[in-house]
Amino acid sequence: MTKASKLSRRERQMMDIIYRLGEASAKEVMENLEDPPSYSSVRTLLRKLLEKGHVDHRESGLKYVYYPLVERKVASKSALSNLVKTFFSGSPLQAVNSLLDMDSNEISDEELEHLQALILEKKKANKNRAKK
Amino acid sequence: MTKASKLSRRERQMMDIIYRLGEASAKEVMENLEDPPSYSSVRTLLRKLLEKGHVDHRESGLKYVYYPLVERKVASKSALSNLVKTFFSGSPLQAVNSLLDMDSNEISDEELEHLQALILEKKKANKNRAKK
DNA sequence: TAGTTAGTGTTAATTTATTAGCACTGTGTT
DNA sequence: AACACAGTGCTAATAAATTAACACTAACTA
Repeated sequence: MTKASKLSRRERQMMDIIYRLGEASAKEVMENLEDPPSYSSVRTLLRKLLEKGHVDHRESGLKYVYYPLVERKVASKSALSNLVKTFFSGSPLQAVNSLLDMDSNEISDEELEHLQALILEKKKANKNRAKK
Repeated sequence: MTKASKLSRRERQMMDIIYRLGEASAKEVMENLEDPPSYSSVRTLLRKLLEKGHVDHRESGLKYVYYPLVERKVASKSALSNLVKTFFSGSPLQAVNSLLDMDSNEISDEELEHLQALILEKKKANKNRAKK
């Protein structure tokens, strides 16, 4: 069971915001929440996330700034892996297909070439595996 | 605000299972839950998902089988889009990079070639956009 | 036919999540 | 110094989620 899967609805929303921003103060979290509750409530939940070990905080001037304890890269892999299992029968490639198809997705030539390079690497890796 | 984002923890877990399996009976949902509660509890939650309009059910012999009302394809796009926003600064390409890097990811040559074709299409689309 | 199995509907208790109130502290400003 | 401002800690009330109990039904089986 992944750490993220234990989060409640609000906690999840708040963690998403913190991941999106990298780090965030109570105020920033509140401003980014949909149907935000009171400032006081936001702080209470942040404290809970702190206690549960999902975030840590540091002082920044007079206020606290919260940041995730599981780094973005690790959390994103875990989230992706879960999504692939749930919606793409465990096939990352199907997920890639879907991503490339996304509406908002105007990928530049440069990016596409970078992607092609990546695929060539993968192919090379496959050949090496075949040899041994 | 997306429909999925309103789900509680258990509801989310159960929806994930139903999406993964395509459709599922109360028993199947229960068997796939981590730390499953009683059968009775699972049924109560399924009824709630029904009332909220997340799933519908049909009779299959003597029992009910539940299936999602938002189809997998649509739900997956929405989940992907959200994940891209949260963890990849809104760049689907970064997400693709991460997917191709996934450990468990032994993509066959065939699949890689399919992907290359897809990229060529995208490039062509870019050229057309440049022309006009 | 009587008992067992595998479902169902409804309802209620308990636990957890969510919200917010209140009193306090340090800083800057007039 | 007196005030406002922006934050804090702690605590309590409320709402929602989670769990499970109980009584019932249809089908199968000994």
